[in-house]
Amino acid sequence: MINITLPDGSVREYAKNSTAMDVAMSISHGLARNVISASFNGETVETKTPLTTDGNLTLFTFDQPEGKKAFWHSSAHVLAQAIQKLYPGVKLTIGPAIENGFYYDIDFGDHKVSENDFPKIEKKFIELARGKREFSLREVSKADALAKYKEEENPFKVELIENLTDGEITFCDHDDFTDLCRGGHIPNTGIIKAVKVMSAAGAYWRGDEKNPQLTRIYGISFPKAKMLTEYLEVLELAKQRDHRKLGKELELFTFSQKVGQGLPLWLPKGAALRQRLEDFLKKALKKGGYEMVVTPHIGQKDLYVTSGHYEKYGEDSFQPIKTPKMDEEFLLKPMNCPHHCEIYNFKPFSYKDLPKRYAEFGTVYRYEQSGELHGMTRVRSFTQDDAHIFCTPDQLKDEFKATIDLVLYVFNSLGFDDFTAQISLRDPENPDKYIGKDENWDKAEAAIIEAANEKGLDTIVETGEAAFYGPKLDFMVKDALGRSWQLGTIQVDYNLPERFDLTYKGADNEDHRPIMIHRAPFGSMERFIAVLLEHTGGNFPLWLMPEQVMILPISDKYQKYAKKVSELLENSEIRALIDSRSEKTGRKIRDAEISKVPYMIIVGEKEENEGTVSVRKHGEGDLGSFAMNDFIELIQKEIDSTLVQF
RNA sequence: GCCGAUGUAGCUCAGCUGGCUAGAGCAGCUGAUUUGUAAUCAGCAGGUCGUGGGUUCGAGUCCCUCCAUCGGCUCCA
Repeated sequence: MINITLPDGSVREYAKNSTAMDVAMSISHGLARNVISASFNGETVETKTPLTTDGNLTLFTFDQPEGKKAFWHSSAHVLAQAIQKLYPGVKLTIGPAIENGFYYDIDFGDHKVSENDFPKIEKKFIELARGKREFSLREVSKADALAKYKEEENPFKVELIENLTDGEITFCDHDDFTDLCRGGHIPNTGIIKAVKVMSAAGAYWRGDEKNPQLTRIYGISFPKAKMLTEYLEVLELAKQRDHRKLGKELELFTFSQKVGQGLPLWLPKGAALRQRLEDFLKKALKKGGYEMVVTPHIGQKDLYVTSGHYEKYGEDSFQPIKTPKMDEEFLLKPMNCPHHCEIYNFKPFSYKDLPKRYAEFGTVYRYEQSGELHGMTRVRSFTQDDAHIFCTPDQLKDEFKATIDLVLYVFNSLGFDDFTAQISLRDPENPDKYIGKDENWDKAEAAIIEAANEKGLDTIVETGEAAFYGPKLDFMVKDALGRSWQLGTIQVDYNLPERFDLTYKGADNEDHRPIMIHRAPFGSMERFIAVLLEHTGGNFPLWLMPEQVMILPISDKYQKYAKKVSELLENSEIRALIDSRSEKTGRKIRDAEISKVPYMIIVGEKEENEGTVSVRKHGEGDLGSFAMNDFIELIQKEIDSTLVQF
């Protein structure tokens, strides 16, 4: 007999070689019907893997991430089987579960896969799933595994197997299909009731663009057809929050083919909104001891040779600007740090002067690959809310922690509570991607990890995501479709101070090297506003809204009163417009609702006589009649409650 | 940059397998209407169908080039 401990702490006794499914069955039939995956002592097991020792067992249904993973991973097997039947001779590579569904990377040979193939694949998939075939894992020797795929002339699987250890290789069989696989499947294919092939895209073998390009088929599947319908509806709804759509509708920004791709044009309302965000941050910067600086949009090529940026990115940047003077070259600035280093170099500092905190809303230009451009989240010209802090080693930790506070303040103020703090470290496998001494990197990485821990930040660590001059603490936020974007970033840099020969005089009267912190709480104005748009669906906090109040006179007779109301609001710095069209009130309300104006004020005979306003809130409806002062107070209270002081 | 898709009026879209002067709704303009909590009515105007080539008696429709956009890959100082 073995003792199985369940997540609630209860211990039950089972016969040796009982399975997770047996355990589920003993608890309830309902559970047994829904269990699709399990983990035993922290390891993923199949529901029919015999358990031979005491241990902790957790059962998963589709409602849990682990269950979904098994479900989608298993679906990838069926997808591959379907594709292999429809397109004989294709070469399979890998097919993992992802956050929403799964994909399979396949070499289709000469066949070009397009959307036209999807219905056929889905039909075959469902037909195969209905066979209710069991998934079963079996161990194979490395020699046998290699033999199978050599016979199939599949170099990809051969490469995968060659990197595996003999004795640890398993195949998964279901129906007539076999695939190299580590395990973690649902009991049988019949559980998969609905599937949708979402898209096909090129993907490089092993993620390296030097390798052949495969076709990646993305799919998603569910245990109930209704769940698929609901998922697709949610996707449709998410598209309504797309910042590119909202940016156009709310007249915030646009692009022009004539100006050039990836070069955003801020429209008046967008520019004003952006200005408000800048002012908001400037207040916090002032309190945080920052000083604003201004630097040019170009710099001599040599500036970037010094910083190391030219060597790293020169080839892939906007190319140098020539002047009438031969051999004189300028670059559009791709970042502000070198300029700020030279500002630091303006005069000698002592340790008593530090830290120096130079801030600038600096517009930079980066030649992003054309396929990379994406609305406002990835552009070729953008404005960083940049600052560089030059400090002594003693000050580093406190300065770093203060910048974390600043980023959190910005995020809290704008309602980004669902973010990931990511510590981005260098990739030990590729040391030539980075500049600077190992000891400096070690110090910088340790400083970030320590500061993040002391701040109690819940972090994830990503190796290989560091900047070439230093490690980063990045604040990642997801867009409407779940894609992750880096907004805030804080970086520790020992390298640029060295390259620019920055010094300060210590108490010992010797020259010392300051440490530099690069930081941007928004990241860039463009990306921040884009992600904020997707989060709020265009219903920004009241203080940010382009128009806060729309005044709707019932008829022309009340234009004068509307004007008076508008002036009163203006005196209290509330942004209001009058809809003076000769339209019915219902129409004006409809248009104001569509343009997302937070408050509507309706004025007619009653209001004029009483000196009041009738207030309607966007998305909520009629709030009733207000005295003017009470309405102004209502607005101001709402603004104060969302604009926390730093 | 790579793979796939898309590109018709300011916006959202229709235009079947190539066949008269390319359609609709919204927005715009003009006029009427003076209106009480999500669309008042009528009229008018608006497009070298992304660009440049080609096939054809004939191209929005078929083919090629380029440009841009979308979904991915790669990249992201």
